[in-house]
Amino acid sequence: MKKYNPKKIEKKWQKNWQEKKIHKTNSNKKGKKGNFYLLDMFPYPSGEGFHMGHLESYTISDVFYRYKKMQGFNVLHPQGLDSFGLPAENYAIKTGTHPKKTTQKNSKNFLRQWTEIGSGHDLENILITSNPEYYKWTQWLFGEFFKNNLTQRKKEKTNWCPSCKTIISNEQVESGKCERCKSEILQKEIFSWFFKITDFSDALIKDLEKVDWPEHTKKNQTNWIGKKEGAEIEFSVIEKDFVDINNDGGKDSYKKGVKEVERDNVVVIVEHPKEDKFLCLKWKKVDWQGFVTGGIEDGQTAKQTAEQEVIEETGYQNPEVVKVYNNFSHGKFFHVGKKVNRFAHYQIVHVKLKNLKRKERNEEEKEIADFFWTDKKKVESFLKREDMKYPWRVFNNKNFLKEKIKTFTTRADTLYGVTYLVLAPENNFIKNIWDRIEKKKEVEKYQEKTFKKTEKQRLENKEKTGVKIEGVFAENPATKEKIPIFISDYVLGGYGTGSVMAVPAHDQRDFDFAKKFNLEIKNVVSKNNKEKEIKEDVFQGEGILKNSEEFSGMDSEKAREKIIKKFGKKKNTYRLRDWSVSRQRYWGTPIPIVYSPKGEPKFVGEKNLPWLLPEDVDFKPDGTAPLEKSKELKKRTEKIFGKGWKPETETMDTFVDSAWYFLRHPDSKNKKEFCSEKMKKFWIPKGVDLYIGGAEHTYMHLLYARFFVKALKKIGHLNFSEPFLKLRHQGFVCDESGKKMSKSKGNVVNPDDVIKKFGADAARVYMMFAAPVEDDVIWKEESVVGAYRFLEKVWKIGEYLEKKSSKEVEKNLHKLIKKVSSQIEDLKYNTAISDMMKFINVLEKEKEISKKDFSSFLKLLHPFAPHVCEELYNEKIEKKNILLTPWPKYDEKKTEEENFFLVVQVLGKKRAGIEISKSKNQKEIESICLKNPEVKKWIEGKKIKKIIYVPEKILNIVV
RNA sequence: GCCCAGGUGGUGGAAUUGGUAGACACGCAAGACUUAAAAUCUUGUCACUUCGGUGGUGCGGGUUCGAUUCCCGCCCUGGGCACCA
Repeated sequence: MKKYNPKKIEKKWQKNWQEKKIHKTNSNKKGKKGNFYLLDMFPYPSGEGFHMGHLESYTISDVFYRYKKMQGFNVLHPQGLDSFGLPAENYAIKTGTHPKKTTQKNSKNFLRQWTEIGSGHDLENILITSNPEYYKWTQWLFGEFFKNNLTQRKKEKTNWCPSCKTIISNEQVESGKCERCKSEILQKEIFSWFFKITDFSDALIKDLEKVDWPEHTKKNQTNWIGKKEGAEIEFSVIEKDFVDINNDGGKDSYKKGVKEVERDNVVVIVEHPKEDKFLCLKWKKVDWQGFVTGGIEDGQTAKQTAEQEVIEETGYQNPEVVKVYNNFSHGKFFHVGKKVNRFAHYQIVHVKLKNLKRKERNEEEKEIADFFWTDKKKVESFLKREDMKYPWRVFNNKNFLKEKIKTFTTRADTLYGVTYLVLAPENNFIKNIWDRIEKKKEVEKYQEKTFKKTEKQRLENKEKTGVKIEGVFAENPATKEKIPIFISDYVLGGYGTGSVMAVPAHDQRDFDFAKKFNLEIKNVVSKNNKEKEIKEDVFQGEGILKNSEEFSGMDSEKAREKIIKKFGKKKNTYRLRDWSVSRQRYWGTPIPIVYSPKGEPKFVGEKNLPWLLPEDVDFKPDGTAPLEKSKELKKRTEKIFGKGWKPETETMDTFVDSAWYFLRHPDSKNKKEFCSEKMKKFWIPKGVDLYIGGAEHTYMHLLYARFFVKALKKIGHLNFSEPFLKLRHQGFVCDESGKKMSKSKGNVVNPDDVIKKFGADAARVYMMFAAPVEDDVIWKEESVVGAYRFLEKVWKIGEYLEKKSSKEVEKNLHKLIKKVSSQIEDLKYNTAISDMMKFINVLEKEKEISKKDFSSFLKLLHPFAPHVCEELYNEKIEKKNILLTPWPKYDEKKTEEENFFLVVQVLGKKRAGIEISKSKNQKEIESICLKNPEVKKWIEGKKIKKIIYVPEKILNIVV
């Protein structure tokens, strides 16, 4: 017999398969056992061609394909090229070669390599995402999303290079500078297109229950979406207090060492005689506003004082008391200019003017205060106030801002410990209250500094920085305390509400900030009741509440629930953001949108698809978006839509192309639909049956594909909600020291060289044997020979062919068929191969195998080593493609043994092994074991306490 | 810091409803064949050992007749996320 020569036979059969089109997809008739959709993650056709990872990944799926097909399934095992993307464009910028040409050239190479590794794809029918026939449907789907409100054009912060006048990606920013022109990068908000993936946040988590995916992949997806259950708590904002009791010596301040005087006062609400409005005073010297007030002299009633004060202070002559509110409220007032601290009690008196008869005030009186009328709302809000510190300033238009600050928290139980708020510098609240902010320059400066930073830089510096917003205070809704508001870059604009209720006693970041800015730290949770407080410690755990009024003494969980109920509302927040799909790049799917002269976006319409990527574009970067420079695109737009209409000049993120390709494969030639209902039903009734690809796509690609399916289901184009029913990852291929192969490390092995040296079959067998499918494979050339030797041994078996197999061989073969079948089904390829090697080892001793049994063995091995098995099958068995023959069956009876091997233990230690007939019962077995001389040695002179028998496995004697 | 995966001979790995640890393969060693080498074949290959055994699956405990497998507490490696409230 000739020597095993992989080079010769592999070429020969690859040609045969191609000519016979044995891998051609059959979309007409279901298989005996049904249909199966098996999919590989399709590659980007890079200039380097395959790397070892491709070889591994395609082999994994090919083994499954051949196995399923022989089992009687009609298998869809398609292939494609994810051919839009940056490398081709960058290559174009460098060399001037059009990306189209580069892509065509690389694609050819990929097709050659698929053939040479023996991968069974329908290669005459591959999808290429950069072909207009494909991207027509990417655009059509964009249109569907657009029509169904699943797209959004909105502003988002991006890296902006002021000299190139373009957005660049995070990867293109080198330590805050543009990699091309080295100018400082700014954070700038610009409009771009988004897909509303966040509409599906909950479904994207929940539906993971439905699919058979690796657990870690599911967890990663869940973490990426990052759902957090918590609460939203609103903080009212009030104007700044001018009086600072801690500040000794100021004009308005509390004076230490000066006596305090208590006094009763009135606050008079003066109502207009006809209209529903109220009088407000405006003191000129101190820039305060408020009601008429006055001290109650001894012997006077509040009513009398009120009437008197109105006449004196306002000049109106006919006040009539409507109501006197009974309760005196407390407040502190530190008298201006006098050497006394006045602690005042206020009583509110409602007065209505009979008419507007008024005594003209003299110049001196006019200098003191002005009047104006204000509406009822302000009076009402004043009456509701509990802390009437400064009643004359309630009317101040700086007070009680409409805007409230929303905060998100997972620890509502710490609300009583909130001693300040922090907003992200980009929080819109700041813009909304801009007029009221003092020291605007400082705020502006800080914002600018933050926006200059990229996200990365912002995270690098962990030292807390920030600026206090002077002019406003927030009110802690629980304690009613006035708390300061800061902006700081440790709070992120895009997460939660972009603002944080700071609890320095129970959050490390808040603690650090509080330390730096000397803010109050208020302990409200302790580990348990007994433990003494250590001031400097930040206790971030849950525990027992204290200093929290009625919630003190509750555990965190219970208190959280109650506090949310009283002061806020339950709310979830997600880490997931909407998917930004706009790219200012050339080599991608053009966004099929045009703008009316008014600037309104409009979908170009189905009849104008494919909305072709213009060719008259100089893609060398000069600052403007590449498509912006196409005259053809502008002309096209105006010709179809009219004068003044403008095309969108952005292209789509290439992840969009790959987010739906699996829906195109079943009907890739269809010119009317992205996939007909018939083909959906035929090939993809519930989703892709098995999807194989790298774990590096755990996040983006899988998430996007899942979003597409959910969105299309919502619109009504699909009736299933998860794209990939079963998913398996393959590991990486590493060099001998276990490092990932990469161009930059210079440790890559070229699959072409490997195939030249060992042949595709040996390479495939080694890859599948070296490690479990999901683990990394270490490429060790000296180990590949093991796989080669194995195939050589198989090759030689032709010499042993007899009429009948020996009993031993027959028994082993039937066991092998049973085992290998289930192992392939479970993708446990490494043990499947080792079992086949064991079988060959048995055969080498026996040298007696029938033609029929050898045929069965070849079928088992064929998925792993298709060429050599095809050759042997055709030489030794029959002239027929082995792939088209049925998978071997086994006889259950022939796999059964008469005897079993029993391990006998004494005290859990193996002492003997005995061959025992299956016909024996437990008692018989026990007596055999106890008589065994090896066992006797260990139990002699000892009392037998217990005998544990595990049927056909172990017998343990306890003494 | 958090999340995920993992840690078994010289190497890749096998074995888990708890039941012979190291299958299979690489490498290595010895032998056969050969003038010789390669290839091939045979035998051996966890460590220690007084050849009776003993220890051994990252470390330390625990449960059990019996633990690589289950529980508790650590250590290390790889990957991901991260000032995420």
